[in-house]
Amino acid sequence: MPHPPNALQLFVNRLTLRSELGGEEREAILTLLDRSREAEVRHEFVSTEEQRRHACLVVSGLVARFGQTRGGLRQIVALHLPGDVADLQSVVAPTLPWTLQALTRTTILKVPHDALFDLVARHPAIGLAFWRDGVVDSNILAQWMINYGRKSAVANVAHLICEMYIRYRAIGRTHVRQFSLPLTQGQIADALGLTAIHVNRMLASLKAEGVAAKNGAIITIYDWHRLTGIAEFDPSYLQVEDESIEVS
Amino acid sequence: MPHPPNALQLFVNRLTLRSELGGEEREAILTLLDRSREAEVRHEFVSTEEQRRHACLVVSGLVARFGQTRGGLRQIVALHLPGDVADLQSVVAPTLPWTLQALTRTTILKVPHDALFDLVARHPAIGLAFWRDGVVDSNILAQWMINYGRKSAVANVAHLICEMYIRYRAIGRTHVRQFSLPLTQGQIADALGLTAIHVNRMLASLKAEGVAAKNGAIITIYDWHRLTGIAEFDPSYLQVEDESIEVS
DNA sequence: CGCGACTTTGACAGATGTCAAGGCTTGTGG
DNA sequence: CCACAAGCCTTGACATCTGTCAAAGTCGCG
Repeated sequence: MPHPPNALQLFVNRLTLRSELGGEEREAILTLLDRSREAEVRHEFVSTEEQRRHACLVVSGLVARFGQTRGGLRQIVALHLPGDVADLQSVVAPTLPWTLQALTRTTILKVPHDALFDLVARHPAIGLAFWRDGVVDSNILAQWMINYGRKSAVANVAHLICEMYIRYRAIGRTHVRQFSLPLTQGQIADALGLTAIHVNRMLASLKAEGVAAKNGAIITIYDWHRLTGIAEFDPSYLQVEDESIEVS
Repeated sequence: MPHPPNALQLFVNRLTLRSELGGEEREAILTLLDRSREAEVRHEFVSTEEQRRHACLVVSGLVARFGQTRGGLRQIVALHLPGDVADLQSVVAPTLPWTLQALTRTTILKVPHDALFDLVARHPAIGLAFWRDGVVDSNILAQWMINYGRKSAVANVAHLICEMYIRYRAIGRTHVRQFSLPLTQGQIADALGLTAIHVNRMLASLKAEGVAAKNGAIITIYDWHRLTGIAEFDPSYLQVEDESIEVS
């Protein structure tokens, strides 16, 4: 799938979902391309505690931010779609205890911190947009915590499907009642703090109920209303305009 | 307890834990006082979806950020100590689906968004410091998620004690092996996604093991080493210099 | 002194994890 | 085009952690 001539357009799109940027500012972001380098990545491509010099813009594919316990148990703390900068925080906090891992064939654009610093210094509105962007990620995290702490496993699986559907829709990557979510059941388990086996059981139950199903990477939503009901899903935390979220 | 003449000094202290600020910038933050108003708050003092015009700096006491499910189950997604601005994000995202609640007698300073905007526009370094501050909060959230998803209930209780000990120590509010944590067992449960009853059992077991105990608001740590072991606690995510974290 | 909120304890239930085994898909190389 | 291997999915039996319900004890504030 050919991506747009300037991968940074994806990033501009994400920012302008929530922030107003003038034409001059958008241009400035696009010129980052000259100082960036595209790369195809597999598996873990940024490891713990490593001092960062670039931020990683996801161009295509899917990236997960992992934390882990001493025992080596892994937990996904964020999922990043095309257009997200998976470690924008690294600009202000260059050592972070998380790793970044590609979950499918993934292309990223490495944008040097220097360049981002210059940009923010010259355009304060961009600095605010970056900050706001981080707040959205932080909201997602908080919402996940509520789910973990206070909802059942089915609700969590359903909620992840809802969230991902809305996020993919915001970047125009959904079909009528379908979208592609290239996560294995094991990876879903790592995101939800469950076991792969239990995720399997919950997916099976959603399918048996005729609510939604996952076939390979393809998620099909049969009944959005019941799905959001099970998930207790309220999209406001994503801060995306929800013009007619109804699926069909 | 009389607090310092200028409550904003607490905020400057928090920021300078992680960001370098020049004297001029520190001064500028302190002058926010002229445009702010102090208030004593009880219970829920900022509610969901309410459009914010000020940010709330905690001067004394303890503030929790709550999320809730449709069913009304509550979940604490952040705890804010004196010196924290409990909703600094509201500056860039004025409607958020969380509420703020005072957990003890608490004094806050209401700082108008306008004033903060002016400040950031005039001092880009302060904007970066705010952003960085948000990243730390977000790290705490991510760490909590790892705990929820992948650790046992005892580990979670122990981890909360460790984290709060370090955070209180960073603002100089700890004694040798003791500090004050004015949370009820029910509130701890809301923070950890457990039940009050189970929190009680876990605290009892930590006490029986001679690791740590909670008596009223006072937490006493008998064995920091074993406590961090149980919690699998690694303070790096808090981004506080850990000069000799050993307790005694 | 007395009430209300918080803590403590016990018995029991249910959700989720663990272990084990077998089937399916997909990609690779002959 | 086929066969194989590796990873992924599916299923079942069982264990365990945490939640639920109920009741009594304790603490602190008015």
